[in-house]
Amino acid sequence: EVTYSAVLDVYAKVGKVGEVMSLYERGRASGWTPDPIAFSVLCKVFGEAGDYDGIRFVLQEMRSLGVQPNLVVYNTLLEAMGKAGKPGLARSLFEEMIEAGVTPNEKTLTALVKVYGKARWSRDALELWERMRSSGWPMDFILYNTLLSMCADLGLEEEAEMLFEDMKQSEYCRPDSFSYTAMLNIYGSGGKVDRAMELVEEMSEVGVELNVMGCTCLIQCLGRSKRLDELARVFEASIERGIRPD
RNA sequence: CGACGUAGAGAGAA
Repeated sequence: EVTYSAVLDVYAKVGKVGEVMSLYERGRASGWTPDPIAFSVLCKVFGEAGDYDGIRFVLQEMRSLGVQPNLVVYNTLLEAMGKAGKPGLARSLFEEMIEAGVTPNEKTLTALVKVYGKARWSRDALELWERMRSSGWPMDFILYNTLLSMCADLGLEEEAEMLFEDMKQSEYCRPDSFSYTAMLNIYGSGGKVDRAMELVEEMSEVGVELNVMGCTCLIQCLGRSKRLDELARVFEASIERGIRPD
């Protein structure tokens, strides 16, 4: 029982989708009842392959075997829905999870935000953010960064600023280079050069390193505004600091 | 004894 799930995971890590399925079928045929770990592994494999039919198979199997998904199974299911681009199904699965009395963790919420972001469902993502706060669900820097990055993709500047401020005030996390890159991206595509430059200043004050990605956003922002002199200075300074252009 | 989460830019082609 333990061994089946463990071996399934080994196949999964090597990316052998066919092997995973045939081992699963063989186990089933010999009377093995899969545990939640086995299902989470199946979800991971189908999710990575973007195989939506596979996901439906997993849901079907769990239902017919009467296996209740646990937190990790829900997390892997939600991630798989993201890769398959099924935000509506992800949303109803999430509601089902809450009804079942399973409390989401940071990974659950990150997965769901990512699904919404990919589908450009920013309204759902931001409502979820409100709900996390009022329900006292756990939030960490990765979750905030995922929200920020969605705002950057969709050009939601005001929302991003609220999230960013909230993140600074949180006792559980502080903005890191991912967070600043998302903000630089937002100001970059919105042409807010001065806000972007202020952020760079702030980064050195709080000791967050500007990396290649943040630097790229900044350079693009300066280029867009035709501030080529500053652009050149930023570029030179970045090289000095050890950033390798890619 | 085994399972899960975050970022930039990108010629040509579509």
